[in-house]
Order: sequence, then structure tokens, then C-alpha cells
Amino acid sequence: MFKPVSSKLDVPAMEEAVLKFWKAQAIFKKTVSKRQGGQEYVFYEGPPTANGKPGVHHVLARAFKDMFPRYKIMRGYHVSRRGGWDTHGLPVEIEVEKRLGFTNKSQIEEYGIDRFNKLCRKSAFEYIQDWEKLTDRIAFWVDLEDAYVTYTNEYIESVWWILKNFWDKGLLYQGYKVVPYCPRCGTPLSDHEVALGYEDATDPSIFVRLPLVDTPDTSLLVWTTTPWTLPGNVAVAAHPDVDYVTVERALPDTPTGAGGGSERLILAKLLLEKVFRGEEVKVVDTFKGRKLKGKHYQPLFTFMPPDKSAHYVVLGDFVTTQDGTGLVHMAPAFGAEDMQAATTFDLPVLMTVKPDGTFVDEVTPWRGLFVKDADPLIIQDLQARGLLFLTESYTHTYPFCWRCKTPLLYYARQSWYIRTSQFKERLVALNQTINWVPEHIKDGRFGNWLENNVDWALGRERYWGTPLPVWGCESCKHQEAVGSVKELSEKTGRDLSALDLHRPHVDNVHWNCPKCGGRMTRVPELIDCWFDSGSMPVAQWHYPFENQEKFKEQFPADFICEAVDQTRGWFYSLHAISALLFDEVSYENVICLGLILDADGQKMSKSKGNIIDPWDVLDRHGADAFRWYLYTASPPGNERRFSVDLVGEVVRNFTLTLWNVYSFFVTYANLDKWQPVGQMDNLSYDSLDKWILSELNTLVRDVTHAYETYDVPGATRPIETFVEHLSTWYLRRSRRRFWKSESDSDKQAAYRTLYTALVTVAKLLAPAMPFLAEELYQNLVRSVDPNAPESVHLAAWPEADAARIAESLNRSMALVMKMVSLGHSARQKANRKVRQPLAEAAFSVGNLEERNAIQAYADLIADELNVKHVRLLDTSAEAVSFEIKPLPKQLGQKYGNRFPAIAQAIKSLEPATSASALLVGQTLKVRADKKTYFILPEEVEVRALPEKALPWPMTARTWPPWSPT
RNA sequence: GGGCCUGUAGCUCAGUUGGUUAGAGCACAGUCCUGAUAAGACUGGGGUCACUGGUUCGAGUCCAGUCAGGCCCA
Repeated sequence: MFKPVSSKLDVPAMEEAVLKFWKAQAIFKKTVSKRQGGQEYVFYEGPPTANGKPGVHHVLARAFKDMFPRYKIMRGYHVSRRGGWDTHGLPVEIEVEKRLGFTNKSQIEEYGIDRFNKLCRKSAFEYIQDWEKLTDRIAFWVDLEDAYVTYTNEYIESVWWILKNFWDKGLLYQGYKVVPYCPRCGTPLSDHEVALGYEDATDPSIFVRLPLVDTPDTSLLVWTTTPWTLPGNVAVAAHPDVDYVTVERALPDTPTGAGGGSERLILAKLLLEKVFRGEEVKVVDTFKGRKLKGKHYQPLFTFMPPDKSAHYVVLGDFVTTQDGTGLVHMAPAFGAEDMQAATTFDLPVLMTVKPDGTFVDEVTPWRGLFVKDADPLIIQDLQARGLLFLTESYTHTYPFCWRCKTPLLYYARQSWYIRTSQFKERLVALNQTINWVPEHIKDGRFGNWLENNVDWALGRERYWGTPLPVWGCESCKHQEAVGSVKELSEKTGRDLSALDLHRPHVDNVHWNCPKCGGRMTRVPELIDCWFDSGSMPVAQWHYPFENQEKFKEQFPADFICEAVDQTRGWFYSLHAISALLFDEVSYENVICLGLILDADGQKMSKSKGNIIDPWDVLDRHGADAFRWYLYTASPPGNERRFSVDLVGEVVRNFTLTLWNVYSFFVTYANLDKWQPVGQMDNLSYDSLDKWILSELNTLVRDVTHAYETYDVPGATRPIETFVEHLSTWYLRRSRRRFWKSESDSDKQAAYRTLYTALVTVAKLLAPAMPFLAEELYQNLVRSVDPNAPESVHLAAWPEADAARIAESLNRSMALVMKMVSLGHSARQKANRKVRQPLAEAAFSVGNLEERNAIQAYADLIADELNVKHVRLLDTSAEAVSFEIKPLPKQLGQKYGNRFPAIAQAIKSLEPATSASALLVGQTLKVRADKKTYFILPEEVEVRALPEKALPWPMTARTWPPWSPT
């Protein structure tokens, strides 16, 4: 006996019961332990920060992360699924700062870094119980008991080992980085902070002449909205492949008395109109930008003598012809691209501005003046010297400090870098071996990001994070990197194994400089916390200090999965670190998820108040429906609109349909005391059984293939279609077989077929709907077979039986369903209820396979339509009217632009004559455009129409007339 | 401002290398069925395929541009 099943289903209650069962029997642990020795399948969990409540987007990621390990376990693989927590970084610090009411970094130092970091450590796990509860409820099976935590000494030590490795290879260096910087607060701002402060601002927009040294009366014309950066100018950039022109223009009289005459200006050809706006200028020369390379110009200002060659034209692809003149003024201290160019071309960096945002003393006229306030004075100066071509104002969005509203400056600060750009080629090549879902990320967003790789800016001037393990001598500047605690102990001669590797403790570790005997002190920086998470393949095992074997076994990952915002985050940091460290990829397959939007397509955010609490969904509709919705609603890479009601639809449409079939089966199987014993081969299956078994095995084949290729909709949507067919066609058509009193072999076959379908569906469903699958499995399998695996998640994945797949049978039944549907439609149109028996349904179908199908299933169709007879029409004899439709695909491709005329000519022929010729395979002769064409039978479609227009719609090659009794 | 993605029915989504009259589910209305009944069958209304232009005999599909939304970067 199966456990009796109510046709009513309380989803959340069922799921809670399954959860209890899993917990009581430690099923998750068994899915790991029972596969010991199986081939390893490696999944990396991208560590979340648990200092905020988990939301719907976390359910999304975890649902997708969960299904593949479950699938692989059913295929016999061993999957560790170790969890992890990301605990460092600015978000944690900001949270604590807010709580303490701090607005400024110096307050943290006054408060004490030690105390501050203790609070951060706590805050990082603020919501850990929420996370654990949700993870449990949605059945994301991940090992949280043994999760790695990025703030542990072991983790940090492994990160240090990586950094030391990079140091030894010469990949770690100190350089300038241009950062958004608030001169009032005296601190750089993170991207996150910059994003808070964008406002519309009006700045000067000026065009300036830079006279060429060796070409008289000729100047480069450059454009800037930050005149204060001009004293820092060291070069001008031009695009090598853009067309530039030299123009000649009459020089107006000027206040300086330089009146009359003419001048020559150089600028991009495309921007002529924008710059001169109708002024008559004469183009005297046109050339590619690369011709300008190396041309020297007279510096605008000479306050600071450059220590390297400067004031000439360099070439760069970053130059655009959107605005300005196509010649870009470069001040490396005040622009990221400028700094990049300075590195590339070995240009000097002129620091004309002090950290408080005022000019240095060398800039004599404006010394001590806030740079933005100096803009008008600089413009005046240029004007007076005849160097100003044009000045106006320009409104654009510009970042301001979110605390104090001071305009931010882009300002060069010293920072630490990793030479990733040196490995660009390898990063790109390795990426080509990764399977990206969706595919466009590989060469699109991620590929572009790698192509434009710049060195990884590693340093952070913060408190709560992994300290950069570089010590420098206070006197001779000698620097050393430290790769382990042991090494640190050896250097200091003290046992430091108990040292907390965070600030401020590591800052208090000193030793004597081996070069000069001076004091070695750690550099102040922490590292970017993305480096922490990207180190996870190594650091989660405390490799290489421990777990050598474990690491080898668990690297690289077969599968990772995160949302698209991780392209430059975790996806990159994992990729970059393993490429530099091992010259290998760290993941082979990756699903990159789109973001979740609210029902109006807006991003969910706390400030908009449009956050959906995942518990609202779980409590109403359960985890299975939630997961199923996420898998089936749209492809994983798409953004998705989300609402609680959409999940409810899954329950009504899919869960309940399947449940109805299941409860029907259990009800009647119990009445008949039917048990799934004996062989399934020696039963007399009827055609319906054979069909649904064929569909079932097709389903197994397709779903398996989809799982193997990380195609989530392909692994789920077909199950919906199958269950729909199982319920509304197989079961509806087979009910009488279950009801009848005698227990003949037909009934046995029906039970066996339905049972097989349900059990197989339960298994196919297990990775996606783990609860419902378990519920079905326990009752259908475990209750009758105590030797079966204890859980569906320990069962073997079904194998498709190719011998049972009959594609032609699948096609035939699809046709039969369509015929029946047309029959119903005809009844409806003619107002003949199904209850009223009719004498005959006659079908006109074209090809032989379809004719055979209708004959084979004539009884079924007759029963379904309540007619005495099903008959095939003999088109040539019975259908007295024809329509000839030219097929554009065939004729269009063959005849191109003559197609419309030919189509017209075909239609104007007498249809009956054409049809009779075509139906016996003859060609059709038509004249169009004074030419003769021979139309082949396969190039047109012959439609048979009933003699008089009947009131139901025709579909291609098919129509069912009826004759009332 | 740049890169990538998205835009098809009220909602969620399909739509093959360009090819007949653009589909499905849900929702709504009507009819039927009823020994699964919070299920099922059929019908109907509902679309300027975001917009503009181009290529083509033919564009939801290809190209260019615009608009809207999203993410990342500046």
C-alpha cells in the first residue's frame, strides 16, 4: 500500500515535513559521504557578506547554485559544496561607522583601530542566522558548518602566500593611481561613495592654443573643462587613425595688439564644424593622427621643470572625437587615462596641487588658491597671452563629496598594484576555454574587460581587511614582503603564531633592516577585499601550509554561478589570481545570472522600498515553486521581473497538475492493491502507453543533455510540457483502464506506465524541486522497496532508453492531439455539443505519415470527438475546391525579386486545374514578366477546401468536416 | 560619456540560417465536459513586435540611429 494521498496539497506543510526528514536522516551529509570515492565535481561558493539580510536575489543565485551539485550527485559524483563567508571590506566598515556616528576616517583612529575592527568582526556576521535559516528553507545544500571565513588567520596567511609569490615574481609594485579625492576631507573616495554624489555642475569649457615648436604660426588646439589642470600638462594625445586637419583662419584684432594676419590650427577633421561653427576656415592639410607623433609644442606654463622629456604629441586609442578637438591635454596627476599614458610613454608627473586642493608654491601666481577658484584667473592669463581660442561654459554631471559637497578632484595618490596587464594575453586566452552561460559574456562584458586590462590597484587606505604584507625600512626604504607567519617570526626572532594578522597588531611588528639596520615597518595599506574572495580556491584550504591533496582535488572548479555584477568582481578576481599564480583557469563553467527587478522593472532597493521579502514567497507558495519559477521564467542571464503572484502560478499550473496525477495514481493503485513488482517488459502496452513512454524517454534524454550543458530552462521547461501531456492526454485518455474492475494485462500495463512516468519525473525533478521530488519518491519508491536509496537525492539519475524513443510516434500523437482539437473547434463552431454523437469526422491530410497516424489512432479520435467514424478524405475526389499558395521560402530564394510577379501569376491560374496537375507530381507552367517559369510541386502548397465555405477555420493541409447523424 | 544586456498581448515568456495570416501560459469573457473538479476541452477579445531610417522580392529577425530600463566602468 502506498500512503494515501489527499488531492489537496498544503505545499509549505509538505516541505516542512520533508525538511524534518532530511534533517533527521542527515540526508545532505549522506549525499556527500555516500559518494566518497566517486569522481570529484567541484563547486565554489562565492562567499556572501552576512552583514545584511538575504533577499530575493540571493535566493536566485542559491537556487541556480544548488541544482547542478544535486544533479551530479545523482550521477554518482562526489561534491563537497563548502560554504564561505566574505567578511572584510568597506561595506562592513561603513555599517560600523554609521552605528558609531562617524563621518570621517580620523574618528576611527581616535576611537582605536583595535576596538573598531572588533566591531567589524562582529558586524560581518550580524545576520548570519537569517542567512542560515533561508539557506536551509530553500534547500540550498551547502556545508556551512565547515565554511571558510576570510578573516581567519589561516585564510589571511594563504593570501599573504599568494602576495609573496607575486612579489617574488616582481608583480607587486607601488605606483601612482588617480583616485576621486575630496580635498576637504583629505581622503580618496570609493566608487560606491562617488556614486552617491553626482550632481549637475557648470564648468568652464575652454579651447587653448599650443604653438608648435618647429612650425611657425601653427598651434595644436586642445580642449578642457578643468583649466586648473593645465599647469600640470606634459603632453597632448592624438588618435593614430583619426583624420586631422590644419586649417588657416584670419586672426582678428586682439586687445594684446597682435591684430591682423592669420594663424594655423590643428584639430580633428570631424570636429571642425563643432569648433568653428560656421566661421570660414581654409583646410590646408589633412593627415592621420599618427603623423603628429612626437611633435613638440611650447609648454603653457613652466612653473615646474619636468624631469623627463615632455610637451609633445603621443598617440592613444582612448582619444575620441565626441567633444573638444580630438587632441587631448594630458596632466598625469589629474586623470586616470593621463596617468596610464604617462606610464606607457614615460612622461613626467607634475604634482602642481597639494593634498588640500590648493596650488603648490611653485605655481607662483595662484599659490595657496583652491584650484577650482583659480580657474577664472588661469583663463584670464591665457587670454592675456593670446593662447586662449575660446571660452564658454559646459554643464555636465560631476561628482561631489557626499559628506561635504566639495567638488571631488581626480588626484594621483601613491598605491600598490599587481602587474595583471603583463598577463593580458594569457587572461584572454584562458577565458576562451571557459564555458560562459550566457555565451555573450565571454567575448562581451568579460572579454572586453580583460582586453582593456589595467594593473590591479590593490591598496586600500582602510582598517578592516587583509593587511598588505610588505614591510619597509624607515631609513633606507628597503622593502620586503612576508609570505607566512613563520617567516615573520623568523625575521623578528619571536614566535608570532598567536598574532592576530589584522591591524593594528601587524603594524606593531618591526625588525631591523638587513641593509642598514633601520626599523622595518609595515606599509599602511590593506588589500582590496576582492583579492580575498579571488584567493578562495587557495585560501579556503590554508594552502600551501595545509591540505595539499585537498587543494589539488578541489581545483579548478567545474562550476560557479553568480550574478552579472560579479564580472569585474569575483569572476575577475578568481580568474586573474589563478592565471598569475598557476597559469590556469579557476572555473570551467559559469552561469552568470541577470538581476532581479520588481514588478515594474525597477531595481529592488531599500530606498525605493520595493524589496520583496523572500519569506513572503516561501510562506505562501513554498521553496519548490519559488525555485521552479526562477528556473523556468526566463533564461538565467536575463533580468527578471518578479512578484509573489508569479510564483503562485507555478503552484496552480505545474505543482497541482503533477500532484493530481500522483494522487489519482495512488488512490486507484491502493484500491487495486497494485504493487510495482515484476518486469516491465512483458506487459501488453497499448499505443498510449508506448507513446507516453517514448515521450518520457525523450524527456530523460533532453533534460540530461540540458544539465550537461548548463542549460537551465532546457532542464526544466520540458518537464512542464511532459506533465501537461501526462495529465491532460495520457491520464485523461486512460482513466477507464484504471477504473475497470478486471485486473487484466492492459490494466497492469497502464499502472506500470503511469508509475514509471511518476517515478522518473520525480527523479528528473529532484535537482530543481527537491521537496516535491522527495515527497513523491518516498511514497512511490521507498514505501514499497526498503532497499531503494533512502532519498531521491541519493537515487541514480534515470537513463534514457533509446529503444523506447519513437520520434515518429511522438509526432503522430502530436498530430492526433491537433486533429482532436480541430474537431472540438468544429463542434463548437457548428454548435454541436460533444455529448451529441455524430456519424463521422473526416480529415484531409497531406503526407503519408500523417495519414497513417490518423488511421492508427482512429478509435481514440472517434472516442474523444464522440463520432462513430473517423475517415480520411480522398482529396482528389472529394475536396472540390482548391487554393494554391506559393511558398515564399522556396520561390523567394529561387527567383529573388521576380517572386512577387510569379506568385501573382500562380494565384491567377485556375486552382482546380493546377491542383490536379500538382497532386500527381507535375510541374506548373506560369508566365510572368514575359517569361515562362516551371513551378515544382514542392514550391507551392495545395490546400483542399470544402465545397462550400464552412464556418470553422482551416489550418494548413488539414480540416475536419463533420456530418450529423 | 564608454562597454554589455533587455524592450514581442494586461502579466511572464517563445519565436530556428530573414519566408505564408507573430505564438504559448496566466488573467478576462463565453460555451462545453465532469468517476482528477481550486482540474480539463473549445471559442473570443486583446499586438503600430519600443521608435525612426536603411538593406531586401520579403524584416519581430540583418544594419544604422533614437528612446526607455538594467548592470559594469568613467
